Amino acid sequence: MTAQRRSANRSRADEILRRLGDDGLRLTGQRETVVRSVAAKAGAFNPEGLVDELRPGGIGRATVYRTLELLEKRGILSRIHLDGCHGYTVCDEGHHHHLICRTCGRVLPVDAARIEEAIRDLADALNFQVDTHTLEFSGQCADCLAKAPAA
Amino acid sequence: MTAQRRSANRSRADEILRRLGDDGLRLTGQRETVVRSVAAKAGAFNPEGLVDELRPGGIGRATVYRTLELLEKRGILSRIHLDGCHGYTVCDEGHHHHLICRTCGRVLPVDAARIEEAIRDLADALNFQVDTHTLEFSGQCADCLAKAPAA
DNA sequence: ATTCATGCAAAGCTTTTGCATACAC
DNA sequence: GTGTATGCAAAAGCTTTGCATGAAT
Repeated sequence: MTAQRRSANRSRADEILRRLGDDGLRLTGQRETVVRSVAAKAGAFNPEGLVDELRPGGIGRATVYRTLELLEKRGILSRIHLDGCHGYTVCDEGHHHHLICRTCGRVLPVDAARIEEAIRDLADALNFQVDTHTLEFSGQCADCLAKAPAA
Repeated sequence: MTAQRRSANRSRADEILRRLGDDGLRLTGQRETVVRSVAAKAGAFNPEGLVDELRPGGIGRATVYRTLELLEKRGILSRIHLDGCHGYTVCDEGHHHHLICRTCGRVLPVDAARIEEAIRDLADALNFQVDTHTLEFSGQCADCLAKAPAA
């Protein structure tokens, strides 16, 4: 990870923490640890993996799950379908969609303005009030394709 | 459901069953029931719901799960992320997406040719090989909007 | 007759919940 | 000091598995 990237994660974590504080939540050490760990993740992760990662730090399973739930409710995390089990991914700087690589697990954010537009038109035509939508792609990223072209 | 649609489901089920037979699997009554039920589904469904649906018919939980697994391995079903829990959806030529009404639960299929096209272009531009994608909408259908405009 | 498929029940996982304790405010 | 957050452990869901029985070939 580059220094630039690391500092972006730090400020992202800080902003999330600030937002939780604004909502009247207590800024505990555990919450800060969970938020920093999540903010540093490049791609998708699953809750149980995070539990394992944070258990040595003395953070309990319930706290991890409860914090993830808090973050999801605020739109900071989004719950995704991940190779047979649930996962989360960070959802920042605006709405976007995810390309999930089934080989390396990397999640690439996609700005799909054209798709959004098509979705709006479609909903208008059908007289359906769309509150939320999810769009996920699963496949292989360029790196994994290069490494295992036969797969 | 229209007569045309119903017959399309029947032939889809028949084709799936034929394919299972070709693979040397036994065509049991239970498998046929599961396949017909799945083929008739307009949208996504979760395994436990299917278990409930088929339990009165005397089909056990394990059989339902095992059959879904068989179908997924053959690419007939795809496992998706569904509102906090896992689900399946039929993956056939007539690929489409779903508008899910949060009030009445109705699932409207959507032919999203324009969206598909945008997705292909996007994946090409990113050099990402998209194997599958899911697109789901949640909101309210015209009927429910009319009934409860305040909601 | 053989072999595969089924149902039941138990086991394995993941996720949520209840409750006493500890900490942020 | 008050009330929220935590950790533990138990409970609740969902999914898979082992095994004896039953059915398809």
